[in-house]
Amino acid sequence: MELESKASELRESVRLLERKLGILEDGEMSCCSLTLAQCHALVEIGRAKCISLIELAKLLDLDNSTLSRTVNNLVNSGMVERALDPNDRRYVTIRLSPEGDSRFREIESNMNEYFIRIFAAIPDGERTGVLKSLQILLKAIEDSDCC
Amino acid sequence: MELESKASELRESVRLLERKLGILEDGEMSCCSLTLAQCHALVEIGRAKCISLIELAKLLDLDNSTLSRTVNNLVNSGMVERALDPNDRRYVTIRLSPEGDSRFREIESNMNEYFIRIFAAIPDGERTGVLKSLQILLKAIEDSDCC
DNA sequence: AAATAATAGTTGCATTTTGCAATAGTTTTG
DNA sequence: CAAAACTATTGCAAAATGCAACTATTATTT
Repeated sequence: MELESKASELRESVRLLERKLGILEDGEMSCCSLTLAQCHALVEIGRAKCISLIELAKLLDLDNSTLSRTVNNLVNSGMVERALDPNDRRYVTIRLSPEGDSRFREIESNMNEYFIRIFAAIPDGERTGVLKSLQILLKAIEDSDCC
Repeated sequence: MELESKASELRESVRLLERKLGILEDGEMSCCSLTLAQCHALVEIGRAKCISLIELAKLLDLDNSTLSRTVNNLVNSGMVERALDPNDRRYVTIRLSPEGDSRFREIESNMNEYFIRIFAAIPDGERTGVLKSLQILLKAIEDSDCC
């Protein structure tokens, strides 16, 4: 069937994309003396500015306990500050320290640079189409989300 | 600059895609009583039919020792068979057992089904464009590969 | 041909990552 | 006010991982 073979093609492309991006991610990581998990957490904290542990765990799809420890490591290395939320003292508010923020900016800048290079390598006439296609694909994944 | 903001958009889409696919992968895993690493190995072995440890390690980007153990576990659970390569007895030829092969087919079938659903959720007129865009993006990543 | 180097794979550590379950502290609900 | 719900942390235990040391085999060098 036509549909099946095209779907296979999609799967294979996505698979390759995943692999290439994984390699890219590892490469970017190695420079900054943080583990991958720490880096992911750092970036999410930086983006959120201020976030609770449980929210962060949802974002990263990790167990609370795992994340509690990761955050702990980031606190110990001076990247992150923890404080009790005065409104609801069950919550801990997590935010970047000045040093963590500068590390965050560094990572963001590296990643952006990387994607500028990738984007620039897309032929001029195709760029809009590629961006649009990714949106369409994302929506399709969402729509097909059943289990 | 236009380029930068479009590149950011690309980065964000790719990021979302990665996350969604990761969740998908975990979901598919949970059913089959294999760890993620075992499943990845199983699929690569199934695709290759017959492969040496070192080649498999390269494919999966893992250390030989890590993979040796993973393969060992797969052998112990009856999924994989190990044999000495008669031509060069340094090599071990790794292949799926009948049971491993049926597990492999099951996983492949699940994944294919998943991607058929995704593909079907792409509007009819956009499908070809999405596939083409992924090819273009993959090529752009390859071309921009410097470090 | 013997000695040396190179290769494939395994195993012994040590470290890191991870999740589940139990716990402590806080707030909300009945 | 008591019970339930919620957030976060910590105690396990299991799994994943890499480096280095080691064995076994083949290729290369002299």
